[in-house]
Amino acid sequence: MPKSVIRTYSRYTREATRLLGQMIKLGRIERKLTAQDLADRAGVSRGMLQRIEKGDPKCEIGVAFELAALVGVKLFDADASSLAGHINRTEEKLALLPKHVRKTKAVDDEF
Amino acid sequence: MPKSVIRTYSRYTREATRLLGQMIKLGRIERKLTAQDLADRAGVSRGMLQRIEKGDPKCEIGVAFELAALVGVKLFDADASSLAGHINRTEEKLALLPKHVRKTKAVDDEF
DNA sequence: TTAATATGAGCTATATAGGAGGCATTTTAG
DNA sequence: CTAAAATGCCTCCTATATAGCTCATATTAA
Repeated sequence: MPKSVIRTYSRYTREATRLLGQMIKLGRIERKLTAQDLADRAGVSRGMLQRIEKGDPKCEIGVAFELAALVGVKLFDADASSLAGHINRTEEKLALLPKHVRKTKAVDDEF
Repeated sequence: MPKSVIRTYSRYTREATRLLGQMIKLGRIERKLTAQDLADRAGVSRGMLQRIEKGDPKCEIGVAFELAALVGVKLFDADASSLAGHINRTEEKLALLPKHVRKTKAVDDEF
């Protein structure tokens, strides 16, 4: 039971979602797509597209990414074909690290 | 009324959320943070962190970005200080474009 | 100008995402 | 090896995000 979730977002997060939304809107307009058109193509409501373009952090990341892809906004400075490669390389890095992290007792690296 | 939303995600979206999740996990382990620790810092449940690290597209984008920020994952190849600049430049670009998009009748640019 | 339409913003009902907690397994430190 | 702890993966319950309207306003093409 989500007990009254009052979430706060850091400036970085707010700016990031804002920027993503703007880039989606920019891409949409450049491609001469109506809000309704783009929403339809992504299978979401127009209201949802509006919220994402406005930078609302409370949206499915999947929908936001889908919209970004539809209007050609690059995530991670990588294009579609290279994503798999990135995944594999990250996977390899992860394999070299410990599977569990042991909480450092006291004397911790607080800085 | 959300009429039974069965959403599908493109390969690109699935790979993008997957990659983001992996990078968060990588950053977390490199910084020797327990899943519970990171979740606490972000103000979310451990289950939520797990889903995001796994690449579940059905998560708040705000939470995913917050986690990314906490472990130093760069969004948009940009660091915190430059996000505002990006926003401004995108804003300027948008100002130069038409505010509304007019649906192209027939003979449309289907390709 | 005017007509057509895109956009913004709000509402409500409902599907669903998220928190809490539990359990089994895996991994690590000692 | 053993104990402690982190992780993975459930299920349940409800706060909440979303679809689907509506309306007002802004913008565009003519």
